[in-house]
Order: sequence, then C-alpha cells, then structure tokens
Amino acid sequence: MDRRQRKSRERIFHAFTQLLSKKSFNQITVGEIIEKADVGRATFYAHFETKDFLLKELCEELFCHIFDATKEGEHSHKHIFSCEAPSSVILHLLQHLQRNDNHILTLLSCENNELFLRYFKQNLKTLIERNPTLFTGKGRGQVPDDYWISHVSATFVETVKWWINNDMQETPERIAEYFLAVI
Amino acid sequence: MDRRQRKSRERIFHAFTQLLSKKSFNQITVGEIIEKADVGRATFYAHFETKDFLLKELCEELFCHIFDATKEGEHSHKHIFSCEAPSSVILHLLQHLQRNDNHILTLLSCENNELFLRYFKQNLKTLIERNPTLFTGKGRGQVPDDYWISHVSATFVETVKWWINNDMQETPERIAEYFLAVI
DNA sequence: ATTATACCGAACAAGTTGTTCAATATAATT
DNA sequence: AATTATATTGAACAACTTGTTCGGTATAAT
Repeated sequence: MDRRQRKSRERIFHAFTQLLSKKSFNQITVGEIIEKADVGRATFYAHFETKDFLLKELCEELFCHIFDATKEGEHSHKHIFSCEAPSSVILHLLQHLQRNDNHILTLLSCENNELFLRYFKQNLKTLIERNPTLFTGKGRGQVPDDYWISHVSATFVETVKWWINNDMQETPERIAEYFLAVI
Repeated sequence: MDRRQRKSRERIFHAFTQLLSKKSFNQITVGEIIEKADVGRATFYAHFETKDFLLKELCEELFCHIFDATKEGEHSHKHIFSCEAPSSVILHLLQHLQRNDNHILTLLSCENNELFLRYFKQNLKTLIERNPTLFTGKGRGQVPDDYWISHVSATFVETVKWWINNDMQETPERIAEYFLAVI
C-alpha cells in the first residue's frame, strides 16, 4: 500500500478512536472525523465507503491484533486461542483489554458491541471446533452447541462491560474468576 | 389526556413498531414515521422531544404491559415477577414474547437491545431483592450480586436473540430449559 | 524525467432534523 | 349553543449531514 494511503488511513483511524472515547458511534459525523484527522473529505470516502465500513475495518484490525500474531517472534504470543486452558486464555484476553490498546474498550462499552460480539463468537467457535474439550462448563451438552457458543460469548462481553462500568477496579485475574464461576 | 392526544400518540406508536419490524432504529426517519402515522410533523415533536424519546417511551409502555398488571382481574397474572419458581417466571415471560405483543421482539433482535436490557435488569434486580433465594444458579455467591444480575439478564436477552435467529422453532418450554441449564 | 496515483478543497444535490407560525379542527366549559 | 381552551395541520425555514464530482496539486514509483 502506498505510503500516503497508509498515513491517511492511520490518521482517520486515530481520529475515529479518539472520538469514540468521547461520544457514541451514532453521533460522530464524518465531518468531525476528517477535521480531526486533517484529511480531505474526498479522501475519507476514497478509503471508506461509509462510516459503518470504517467501524467494521477498525474492528477487524483490532481483532487481528489481539487474536493473531501477524509476525511471529515479534509478539510474545502466537495465537491467543491456542490449546491452552480456558482460564489462561480468558486471563490473557482480559489483560489485553486492560491495557486498552487502540481504545477497543470504547467499542464495547455501551452500544456498538454487536460487531465485537460477532467477531468474538466467530473466534470462539473456531477455538471450540478445534478443541471441543475446552470450556466444558455447566450446562454444556444439555444445550445445542451454537446456543452454548452464543451464551459464552455474550457472557464474556457482558463481563467486560460490567468491568468497565466498575471503572476496572478489579484485577484481570479476579474478573477471570467471576467469568469462570458463572460459566 | 385529551382524546386527540391519545389518538396521535397511538398512531405514532403503531407506525413506529411497524417500521421497526422492517428496518433498524437508526435508519428510520421521523419523516417515515409521520407519513405512516398520517400525522403532522409538528404533532410528532409536540409528543416526543426526539426519536430516542419515542423509543424510550415505547419500551416503558411495553414493560409496563408485560411486567405489571395494570388492571387486576383483566389479565390472568398479577405480576410476572411474583414469588413463583424461576422456571415458571421465565416460561411465562417467554410465552409472552412468543405471542410477540406489540412487536417487542423487534426491539431485541439486533441492535437497540440496550434499553431492553436496562429495563430487564431493573426488574430482575427488584425481584431478587424481594426474594434472594430465587435464581440460585451456579456461581452465585462466588461473584458480586450486581455482576450476577448483569449476567442473568444478559444471558436471558442473548437466549431470546438466539431463539429469534432460529426463527423461534423451539417451544418456550425448551428455551426455558436451555436458559436454566446454563444459569 | 516521466508516469501514475493519492490528496485536496470546494462546490454540489439530496436528505434529515427540529422549530416556528398562522389557520383550522376538535374537545371542554359555561 | 356559545365560548373558551387546546391539539393538529401544513408549509416554510435554517442548520446540518451525507456522499459525489472534478480540476488542480503534491507525492510516490518507474
């Protein structure tokens, strides 16, 4: 990708996440974004078909960053959803969130968690399919698999939301405990 | 309330729920609502400060309808969150939803469930405070009370969403089973 | 040096929002 | 029935948002 493109894209992402930490997605306008990003209007629409696509691509980048190791060796982990125990996977993820890289938490906090939830389910499903013995919580087996995946994902998202609303006072370890206790 | 006001209010609510069953809240315009309701623009804004307030008031009416018995004797139940066993409370609620009175399901389906979730949590909290022995699911006691309430509410909402996405093929009884199995 | 491509920014039409106001219709009061 | 009070109407309005277009300019690739 052209260096100019990367720069513009980066500026837009940065402005967008900055705005997301102050107001909700729906009340952010393209005008605000390009003003903060200091980028021409036409440039924005050259990069993103619409504001929703911007959100979508931002989510994809974030999930790519959290769940995958794009360059092995550079990151300490290869794939967060590898064959570890559920507790360590969850803990790892929570620690990631606590550092709040890229303001991903703002995407979760109030509205707009549908996208996050979708991606999370997708990754969780992949994990479970690869290793069905993981996450053998109570009730598993008595309910359909996809219902169970939905349940675990939604519970995780709700847990993080609760954590945020509590100003993240608890440690990731304790949050992981809570999560595993109700699952 | 003036008969004229009631009529206008009713027309607006009706048009709004009808539109909600076809498209999501954010892409419904005031213009569409007043056209379908056959009501003047000024009338709409005389009733509702903004579109968000319309949604809020609709939710309040629906919850009032589902959770309370406005007129005793006319409805078969007095208060859905009375001191029954959790399973029957849940079942009752699911049956209500299956009948889909007032298209409440559309409010839950995709986005805009934040409002529903908030009201649900509120009612659930009241119920639990009145009768702490109800809903003694696994993990209860190991986690903070408000975390547990958030968890149960979110799980219920997610359950209904899953049900809807499955075209509501299962019976309310089975859905209640699933719900209680994972709680 | 030349070619290709990304950016700019201003202007644009189309659509949305929320307000205002005088005229009209309907309800409540006497 | 007459009068008073209030709700509705419809049109017009400014302010804002969206997504597009286009000629000119800056920057990267060859």
